[in-house]
Amino acid sequence: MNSATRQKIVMTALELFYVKGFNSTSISDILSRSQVHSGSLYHFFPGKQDLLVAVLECYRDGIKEQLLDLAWVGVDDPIDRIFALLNGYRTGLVESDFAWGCPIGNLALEISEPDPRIRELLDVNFKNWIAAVEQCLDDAGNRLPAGTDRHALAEFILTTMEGAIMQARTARDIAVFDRNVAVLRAHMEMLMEKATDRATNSAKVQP
Amino acid sequence: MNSATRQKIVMTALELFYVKGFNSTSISDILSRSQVHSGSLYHFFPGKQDLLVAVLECYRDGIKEQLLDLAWVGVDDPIDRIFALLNGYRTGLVESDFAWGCPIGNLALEISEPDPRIRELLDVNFKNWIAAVEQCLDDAGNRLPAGTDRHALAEFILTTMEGAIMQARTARDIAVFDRNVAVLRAHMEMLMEKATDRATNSAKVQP
DNA sequence: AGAGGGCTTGATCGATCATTCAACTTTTGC
DNA sequence: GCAAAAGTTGAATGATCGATCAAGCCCTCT
Repeated sequence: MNSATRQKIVMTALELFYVKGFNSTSISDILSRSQVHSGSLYHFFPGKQDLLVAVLECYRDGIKEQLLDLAWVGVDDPIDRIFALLNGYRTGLVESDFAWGCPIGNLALEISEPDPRIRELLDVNFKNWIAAVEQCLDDAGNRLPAGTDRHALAEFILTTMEGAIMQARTARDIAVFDRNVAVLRAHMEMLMEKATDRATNSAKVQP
Repeated sequence: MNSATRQKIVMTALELFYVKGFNSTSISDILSRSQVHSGSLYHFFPGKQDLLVAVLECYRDGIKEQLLDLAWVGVDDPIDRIFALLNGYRTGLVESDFAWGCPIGNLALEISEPDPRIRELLDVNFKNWIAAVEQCLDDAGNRLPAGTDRHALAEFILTTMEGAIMQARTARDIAVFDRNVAVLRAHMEMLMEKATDRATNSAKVQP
């Protein structure tokens, strides 16, 4: 079922969808790049949409090992982890000369009338990313104010990442990305400052 | 030069690119919808890319009257204007059942190897939007802390809008959009609180 | 050894794509 | 009022798209 050929097709499609987009990638692009013949591709996948499904499942299943673990080597502090994750996308932008952004974000905006499976897989990928960041925020414990909506904040961090990538790619200027992250950092620091203020105040009241 | 036919073609292309995307919109889509024949289209535009250029010029030239002025009727407060603008996109999402997002953002992520003219027009459209928000932030004067980087903050507001739209569309849930805007609003309020704190403190020092 | 199923080969299909063009009609300039 | 220019018509082009399929290969099981 999971032959080497199938893997090769999925990985090639993943690459091409990432760089060129789904609609701009033709089946023959995938065939020539992966050295596979059309019959083999259609033996494993009924159509192009099903290939996209497999690619999105690949992202879904690889988020921890291929994304989070790589970004978090040597980074233990939960807040640092969030910015390390963002920095991973920054590196991708710079090293690819703005060809790479966020594969899920690109597809999310490109697919206008998605197959339900595809929309749900895009959604699951986003939600897993958000859950990972939300875990960092939970791990930050009382460094954030008590009533903080950590789920909303995690969504907001994804928003910042996606929007910052979009603008940096369009402007072809990494400084745009950096300025966006700087504002997010300022936001996080204001929250943490607020948390310590509260703690200090309640400590004063106690004695 | 600017015949009614040309206008009709551009407006139809604008609509279809918005809803279906650039690559997924065929020339024959545009022809049938606009009741124009291919020869007329190619009389005005050398190719599909040039039609996209005309569409982006249309957005660029209409941002004030078609976007800002409409969102800002009866809204004078500069901070309120920012959220009124965001609310305009929210309305579009809801009324179209998530078909409409931000036309520039969609194209920015879809076009991977853009014609330089197109990349620059996408950039100009973003920069005009940012400039309008930055003007609001300038108008807010000392309600924001003295050292605030208002350009970076304006970019960040665009980032929030684009990211929030992307997530809300994917989740098909307007609550995602609202939560993102709520976090942005919290950020703005923390800034404004900071500004009044500073003012109070320096007043105290003054005697 | 032989049968059967998973997998590969590659020519081929019809549909659709962006684009072209020659003939035609309307508008403009003088 | 007439010639040139501007605009329109719509059939046709070649390229490329996603998808098909009959034929054959290769491995496994008996």
